Amino acid sequence: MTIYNEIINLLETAVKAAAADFKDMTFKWSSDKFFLTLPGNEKFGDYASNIAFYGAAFYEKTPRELAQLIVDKLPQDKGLLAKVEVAGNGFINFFVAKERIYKELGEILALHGKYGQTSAGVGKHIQIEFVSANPTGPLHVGHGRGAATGDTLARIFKALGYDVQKEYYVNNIGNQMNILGQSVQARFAGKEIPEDGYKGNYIKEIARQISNDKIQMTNEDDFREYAIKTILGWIKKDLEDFGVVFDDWFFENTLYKQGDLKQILLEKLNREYPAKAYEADGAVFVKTTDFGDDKDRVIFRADGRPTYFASDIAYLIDKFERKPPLDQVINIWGADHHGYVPRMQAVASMLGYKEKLKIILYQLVSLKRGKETVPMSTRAGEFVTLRQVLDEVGKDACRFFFLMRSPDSALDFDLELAKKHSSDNPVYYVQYAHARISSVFKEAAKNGLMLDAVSLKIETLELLKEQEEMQLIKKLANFSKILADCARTYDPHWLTIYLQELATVFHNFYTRHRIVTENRELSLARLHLIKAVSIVLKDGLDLLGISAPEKM
RNA sequence: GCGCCCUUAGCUCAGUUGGAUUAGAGCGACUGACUACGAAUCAGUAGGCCACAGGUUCGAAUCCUGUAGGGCGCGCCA
Repeated sequence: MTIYNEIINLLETAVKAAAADFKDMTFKWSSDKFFLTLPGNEKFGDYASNIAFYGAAFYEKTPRELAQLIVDKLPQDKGLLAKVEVAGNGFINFFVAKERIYKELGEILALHGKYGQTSAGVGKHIQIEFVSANPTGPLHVGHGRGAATGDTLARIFKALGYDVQKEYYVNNIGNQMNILGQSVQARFAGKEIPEDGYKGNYIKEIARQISNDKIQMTNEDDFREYAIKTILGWIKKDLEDFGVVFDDWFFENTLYKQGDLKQILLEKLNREYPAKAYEADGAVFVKTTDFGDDKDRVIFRADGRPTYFASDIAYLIDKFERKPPLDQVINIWGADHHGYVPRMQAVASMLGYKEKLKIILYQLVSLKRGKETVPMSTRAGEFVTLRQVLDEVGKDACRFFFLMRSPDSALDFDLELAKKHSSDNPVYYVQYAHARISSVFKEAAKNGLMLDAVSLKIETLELLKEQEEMQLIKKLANFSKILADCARTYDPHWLTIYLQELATVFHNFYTRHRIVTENRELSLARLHLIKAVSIVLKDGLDLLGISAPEKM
């Protein structure tokens, strides 16, 4: 178990014991109040809790008094805590015992690539649907942010024991697809592309392919299907080169193969909550206003054709009827789709899936070259593709930049900075720490210093007494809390920040203390320490989908 | 007009479930540090009425209300 969880367990025991001393037990400590913060200031200990602030008013105590009562009930665990203090207005500060810190280092080395993983999600099934761009053109940079976010969240959830399935939803029918087919057909025939058609160069490319390969086209449908297939191929390739591989590709048209979708939806929407779908003016509406939407939404037009929303509802139902049942369905959308959130949630609510559907929005990406903004306009057809950025800055920098910021904040992606192979560039900063460690091991090997099970003794690790060494181990020990934070907030950027901080603590240690020295035992201890650093760096970078080079 | 997101140092941003006399990084500016493991590094200095005004709280950059500014979205389009 992690140091963090061990302390939480002690704390919960103590709080319950303290509460039992009061006659009135009506105050309930909610479980989300049991968390520890990592104080920036050393004098506040390694972990701190503000739990005493919550019950204080109820028990008519000051937070300080209550904190003391809780601390008095803390089970003694000398191997875990060296000191516990009540401080400030009522904080409880925990100072972790050195022995426990060495033990943690031993665990990192023993668990290797499995360190930081937990069983928090064992037995739970999560599905993440992301990117899902229409196959009407190549992916652009914005899709890249969604791809990086979804893929990394999937990797993190997997590390926490969840069963994760990544899915891409393909809109392969409907008006836009017809327009795509018509656009390609027009190009092929050397005619003008229709007014509302797709005019990008890639349309020409597809038309050229058709004539070069002498593919037989009998009607518009053939052009459409060929275009979709070709573009999907590009998308798949772009994603692969970006490190993203989907488990499943779900095609919209399959929703219409199970029968009359109108009848199916009417039946399902009206089964448990009667009259959630109704007909008016010849069209079919869903009563999303019952669940917070601004207006009811049409799912079948007066002429009988389904809207996009009809497919989306059918798709949502499909997901929730799968076996084994999904515990959570995550959708990752660009913020430009946020207007769609209320109606989706309304439908989830009326079908009883409200708690299980999580929609994550990420803000838009603007590309820069230094100070210059790179113009992007979908309307004018001049958008920068993911492929272009990938070719220019590489996968590692690209993913890192997308994952550096919280999805909530708009992202300025500076191509010039991402391309720089220098310290300005945070990707290289983290990777450099990893490469540097590899190179120290080469140096150590020259001096006959090798790490093995024999050299990994607790007495050896106990030689690590310097402040920078202790800081480094403590930083490493927070890895799994960081992963849990990413999962709880559905936000991978905590990990990106953490890796930069870990690299900083390592570089600082490195410049202050020599690793390979005459002192053989100390050298071995420090080699174990930096081995642990490289393990966590590698694991963290893996989760971000970024390489951890041995040299660069 | 309505809704969602945002506004923190010259620039790009952290500050997650409210917390602890000094609100943190990086870049840029200025000072220093390699005759032993990679200076793609490290240490330090300067730089901020946390957009503005109220409110809730023992405590607010964080929550609520309003104002200003920016982005996005509001179709029987996708």
